[in-house]
Amino acid sequence: MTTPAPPPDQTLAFQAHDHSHCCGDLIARAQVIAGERGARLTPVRRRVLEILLEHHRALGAYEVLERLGQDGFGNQPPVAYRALDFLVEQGLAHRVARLNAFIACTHPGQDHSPAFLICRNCQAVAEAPGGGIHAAVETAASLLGFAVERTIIEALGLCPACQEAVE
Amino acid sequence: MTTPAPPPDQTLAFQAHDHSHCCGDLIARAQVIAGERGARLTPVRRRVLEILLEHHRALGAYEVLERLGQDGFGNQPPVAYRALDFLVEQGLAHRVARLNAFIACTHPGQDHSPAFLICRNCQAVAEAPGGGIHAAVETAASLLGFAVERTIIEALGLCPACQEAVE
DNA sequence: CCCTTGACTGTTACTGTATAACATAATTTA
DNA sequence: TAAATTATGTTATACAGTAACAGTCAAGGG
Ligand SMILES: [Zn+2]
Ligand SMILES: [Zn+2]
Ligand SMILES: [Zn+2]
Ligand SMILES: [Zn+2]
Repeated sequence: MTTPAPPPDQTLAFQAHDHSHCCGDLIARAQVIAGERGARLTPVRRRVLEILLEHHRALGAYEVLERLGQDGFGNQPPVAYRALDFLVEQGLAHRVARLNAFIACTHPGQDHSPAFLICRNCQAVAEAPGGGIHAAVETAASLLGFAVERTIIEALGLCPACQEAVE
Repeated sequence: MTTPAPPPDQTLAFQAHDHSHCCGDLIARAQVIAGERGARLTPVRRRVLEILLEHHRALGAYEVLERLGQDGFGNQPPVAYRALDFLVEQGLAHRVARLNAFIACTHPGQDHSPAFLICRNCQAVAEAPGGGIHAAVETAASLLGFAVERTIIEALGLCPACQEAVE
């Protein structure tokens, strides 16, 4: 039997897909991206990325930390925060401000500032392209004379699957 | 280059203005709005709103709490959080996710979900109308089949005054 | 090959943010 | 006034994030 055609990568978090393939692929790409940037994807860092990749949802630093401890890594907060900070700096993960939590990036290597779509029912988080939104923020800000350097865009609501499940 | 001057109330946080008048006005309107909604603006709640109104910047719950204690109110976290939650529910204050902090609303009573413009130099926070931005978020989300219920838009950068002060 | 250097990991200890749970007091409603 | 509701005060604890320092590991130069 053949696996279904891979969905457009933008709907990844909201669709059934071959997730082990999706993870494996992203880990491999992370390895390459880190190499290109002269950064080292060490065992802890790699494991943290794997943990984040297990679900398409955001995990708190302490959730990650607990898993690390179980795997024999250090189990004190700085261990998790340092690895998470590294992944965010390298563009391999994102921080979701609303949740005080972290999520693996699904489009690494494409320097971007996405909009996060957070499902309030199943907690899945997807990245939507932020281009048009940034332009709108620019417009609104320039009317007040404000110079935007970075924007945070997070939408709460229901993902496609949960719109049917919840009414 | 200069942008045309926007209506005064939108630049409130970023311009010199008669702030005691601005506070007094907002407190009075809060009283009315709460009344209309059948909510009680009790002494603690009112005091918290006054504290938030003192500056056009976001305050952490514990900053608010310290002030409350000095004024003879309870000085344990739930006292502050409950009052802050009330103000947010009633649309009299907003939570700024990026800062884990709260700010008095400058346009209460006009059910809205603004974009926050956060100055990284002077910490002032202004509310910009979110209309066009929400439309852009809607568009991006609907492409993924996501139903948006609420959006968080926060821009970091420099306010007009600080653009001159900082280079 | 050994030594120096810098980067990474581990640990302690601490600050800051937020909530659960329960007791008490005030207000509304019956 | 009594009961129900809403609000406040307090204790205790969970969750989020950082500073500082000690040990470890992986180059790179002699
Ligand atoms: Zn997947
Ligand atoms: Zn991404
Ligand atoms: Zn003012
Ligand atoms: Zn507002």
